[in-house]
Amino acid sequence: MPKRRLTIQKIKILEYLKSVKTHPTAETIYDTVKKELPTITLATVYRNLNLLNNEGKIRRLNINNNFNFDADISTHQHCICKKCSKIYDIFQKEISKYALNKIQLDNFEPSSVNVIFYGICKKCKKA
Amino acid sequence: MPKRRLTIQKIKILEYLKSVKTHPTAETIYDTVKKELPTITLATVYRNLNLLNNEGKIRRLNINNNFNFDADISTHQHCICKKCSKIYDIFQKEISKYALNKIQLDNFEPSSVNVIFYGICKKCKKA
DNA sequence: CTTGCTGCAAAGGTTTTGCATTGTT
DNA sequence: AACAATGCAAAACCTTTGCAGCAAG
Repeated sequence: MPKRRLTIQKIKILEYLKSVKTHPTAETIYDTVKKELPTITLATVYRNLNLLNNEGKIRRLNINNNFNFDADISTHQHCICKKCSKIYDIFQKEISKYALNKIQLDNFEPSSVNVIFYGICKKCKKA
Repeated sequence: MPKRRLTIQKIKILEYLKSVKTHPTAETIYDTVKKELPTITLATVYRNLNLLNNEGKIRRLNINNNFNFDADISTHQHCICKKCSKIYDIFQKEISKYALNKIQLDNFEPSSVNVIFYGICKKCKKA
């Protein structure tokens, strides 16, 4: 593993990701960071997101057959609205904890768990 | 919603999917069904899988940034090996049940939950 | 000064779509 | 007969990669 360098591109990407509670795609991150760094490319955004993910500094979610990125790496769960596809965070450690404690298999050794709720959000329910 | 027709392609796809415990991709399903229906195309496979998924007859999983299909729509959870990427089923209703009971939000109404464990399988641990 | 990172362009892989034809109902 | 589904080809998408030049350490 080579020694990683800290570039302005990586800094701005992580800075943006930490500033939002949404779970933006690479494209959205690119569009935003581009305002400050007009020469940045989508490829660079992807490369940095993958590096950060491998280093465990961010999470790469796989929800709608494309990646969504999340700078919050604390234990939490996600809710996805079936109508608007928005992703909401919830913070109920017990749920993940329970799942990891309960599971008991001798052919698989779990290290983490992803819990994703599907349903309908308040906004869409009204409409 | 138009009235769906039962074609030999749809029948064979579902038949195959019900016969396996793996979670094949569209490509794998295509390769297999093609042996019985040599003229079938990947596009037809995708169209039928999406129809079946929308009708709730199969589940479309989103795991490695491509779709994996599962004809078992009963409540169960998945384990994914970080090394070999294989998907294993586990059947522990309590885990999903607990999660759905525990979650309490007024801005989101959950209807189902996906629980995915990441870890390492026995085979890969040995190696 | 070393070598990891960038921008650019091109490739790769998966899924969807338009259209004429076929086949279910 | 009506029209949903098929096969084919092309498009649409998303993500990765090769390479020469740039820049962080």
